[in-house]
Amino acid sequence: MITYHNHINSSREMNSVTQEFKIKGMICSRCLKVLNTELKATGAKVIEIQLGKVVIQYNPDKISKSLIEQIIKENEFEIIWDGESILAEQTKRWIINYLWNTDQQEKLSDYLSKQLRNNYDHLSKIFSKAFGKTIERYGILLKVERIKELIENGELSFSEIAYVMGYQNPSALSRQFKRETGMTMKEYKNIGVSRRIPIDKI
DNA sequence: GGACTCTATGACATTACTGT
DNA sequence: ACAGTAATGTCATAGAGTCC
Repeated sequence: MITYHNHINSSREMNSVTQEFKIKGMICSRCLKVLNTELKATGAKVIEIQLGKVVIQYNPDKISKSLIEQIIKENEFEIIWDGESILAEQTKRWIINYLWNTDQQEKLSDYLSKQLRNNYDHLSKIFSKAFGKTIERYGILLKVERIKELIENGELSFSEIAYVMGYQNPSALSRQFKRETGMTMKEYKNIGVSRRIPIDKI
């Protein structure tokens, strides 16, 4: 997980408040960059920013809380207030982390339980309720988008893509790709037109 | 023709989901 | 928390296409 820590100059900061916001929709380093820049532009100090969370310090006489909320909304993020939504959002980010940054030797369910210190049954139920799809489905949709990216890059053979994506053999990849997209990997490559879905829209 | 890659499919195993 | 069910993964195998 990526975290930016900005330099904090706490002296001379009279009449300021520090507030933490839990934010829905932050899934990549670009999200961090955009929000960091936009919030700083208001004059607020971004004390800490990481996927799903931002801590800012601001002078309420100069900057209203509603302006901060507006900046977050304008950038297509959403502030989340209840505990279950926060946990569901955290689950989403750990799924992405699992798929992108681990060798996937550990089972996803075990990985999520460990990282989020919750049993998988609970996480599964909260996730389905929050997003209308299961953890498993979400993981597969992410995987398929990643596979599309690798196909478009054209640097790896389909067998190599299967290996990179953690499949034991190419047939599993082939079967799943067709099931999800309705076309074979070869057909997808041949159409030559990107049909990828941004992962924040999945 | 042989080697290799890719796709497809059936049988079975494993994992995840859901209702209680 | 658990059990039954659904979904997904693995393995083995076969056939088509391509390249040398």
